[in-house]
Amino acid sequence: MSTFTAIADPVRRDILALLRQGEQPAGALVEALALPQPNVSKHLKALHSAGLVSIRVDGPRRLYSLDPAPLVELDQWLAPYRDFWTGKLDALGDHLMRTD
Amino acid sequence: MSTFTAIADPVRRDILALLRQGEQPAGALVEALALPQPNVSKHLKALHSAGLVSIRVDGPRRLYSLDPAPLVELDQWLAPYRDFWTGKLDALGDHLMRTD
DNA sequence: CGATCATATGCCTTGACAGGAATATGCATT
DNA sequence: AATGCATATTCCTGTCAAGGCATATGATCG
Repeated sequence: MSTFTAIADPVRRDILALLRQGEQPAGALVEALALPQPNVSKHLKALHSAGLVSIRVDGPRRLYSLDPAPLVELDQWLAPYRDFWTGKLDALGDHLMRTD
Repeated sequence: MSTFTAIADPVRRDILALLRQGEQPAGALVEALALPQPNVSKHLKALHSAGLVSIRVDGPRRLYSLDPAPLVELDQWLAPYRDFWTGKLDALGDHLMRTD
């Protein structure tokens, strides 16, 4: 699953936000989200297949933690658009205005 | 349609990239994408409903341009995750290591 | 080994969305 | 007014993903 598709789901965005607090077992996420356990488990699987979370096995528990690498790629995807709201575009616009 | 859902589609991401070059009529996008015209029109409608593009009517043409506001929100959504790859997390990690 | 806890997987139904093809709308030009 | 161009809308169909529910797996403890 692609990063874009993974973060398109609000439940998965909630999970990522919870994981900003650090590594957490699946059960803690189930409780925090107040959703059925299989539901959360499937979303965690999707996030893992997108590379957004990593799993550490600790006895019967699976400890999930945030893996930011795909978000770095998202950040890079966003980069060329930043010119459109950081003022650089205004300078380009002025230039085009002058040459018109 | 939400920003996250809008950019989850690769065709729509291609459209946004094309619009970085500036305002363009729908026909130019159809040609550049080499996709059926109704297909492109529907994606443009989706992008517009997400607030990602704005439309300027010029006679029979519809001129589409990039509206970065939702991307700013995406940028802000991403902000709290940046700490996970900019070194601030390392400092936090060190702190937690010490207090453990 | 049996029971129990934590988590994952399978099946089913439903709803959303993309693509294709045909057609409708709206503006312009003669 | 009629034609033609640019674009949008509708209908249909297939696909994919999410939720609910039941059940399976795997580890631990007595």
